[in-house]
Amino acid sequence: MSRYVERVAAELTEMGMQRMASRVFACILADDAGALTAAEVGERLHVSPAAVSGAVRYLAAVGLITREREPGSRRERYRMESDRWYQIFAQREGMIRRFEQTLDTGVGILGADSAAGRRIAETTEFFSFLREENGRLEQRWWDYVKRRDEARTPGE
Amino acid sequence: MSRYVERVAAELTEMGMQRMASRVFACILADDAGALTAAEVGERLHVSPAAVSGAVRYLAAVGLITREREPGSRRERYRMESDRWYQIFAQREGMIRRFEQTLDTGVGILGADSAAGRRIAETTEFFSFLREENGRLEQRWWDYVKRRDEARTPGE
DNA sequence: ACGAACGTTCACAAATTTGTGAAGTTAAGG
DNA sequence: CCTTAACTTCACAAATTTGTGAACGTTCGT
Repeated sequence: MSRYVERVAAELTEMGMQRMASRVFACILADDAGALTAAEVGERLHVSPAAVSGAVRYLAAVGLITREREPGSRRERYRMESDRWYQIFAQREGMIRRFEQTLDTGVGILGADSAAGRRIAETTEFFSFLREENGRLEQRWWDYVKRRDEARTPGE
Repeated sequence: MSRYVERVAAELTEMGMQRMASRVFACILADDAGALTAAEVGERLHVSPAAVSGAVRYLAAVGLITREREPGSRRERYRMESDRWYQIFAQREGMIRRFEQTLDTGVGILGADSAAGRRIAETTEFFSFLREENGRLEQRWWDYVKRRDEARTPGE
């Protein structure tokens, strides 16, 4: 079970997520309530509160978990909601846009008529395509979710 | 110019590519011929042949560059072709599939009727969606390329 | 076959990243 | 207000990743 968490975490790490963030996330993902306090996470992973703090900051910034205060306590709960994956699209959008812009300056530097300039322009074109399709994809995801949810509550 | 290469490389690195691989790739990308020998790369980046070798192995494995022998010499040329970006789709497909499978074992471990099990099932669903759409995307890219190329050679 | 030009591999060193402990900050509860 | 619980921050240590130099194949030209 703890092994499962580590396996999932390892793969998230391979996909580019920071190691600790992956572990914390996997931990919450596999928790029944889908929400844990920093202490609970630390206990399950055998890591210091400091490590959890850092990971949680990252995960919250990326929008994969939300922080919520437990009223009447200074504890905080970190919650994942399974519908938050769409954040990935937003992430990607920004990443691609930045890359496109950086790439594009090269056309100016190398000259639009040089072979290198043309190659870079083509590359930019690909990423531009990717970015537009990314938006389309997000839309398709929402449609998918909508259809799915309608199918699940046929009576309402 | 060399600064441009480094900027592009830095961003590729942020996107998850190994640092040296990013630099080598950016270097070739910005080269007029779109192809360099190991020595040339080493010289431009001020790195040892060993470093180039490692980076090149990775890039070739991922399919972003091809190696070609210069006939009549023991030199090798590493070439990027600007139409190779589609390799990204294949990469992603494999990554997602692996993750899906790993995730899915969790449903068995936690029970399909548990809250955690359901959450994981939903997560798997998202990635499954992503994988299918990834395939569709690749198709769309080819269509896009085809239309573009037809538009460019109207007479033929 | 031999020598030289290239690329590769491997053990090790440098650099970077990551996690820890301790001190600091904030807010609840008396 | 003062205490204490919970999280955060920061300097530093541990661990990991990354790049180097040297020794090792390979292949071409003679």
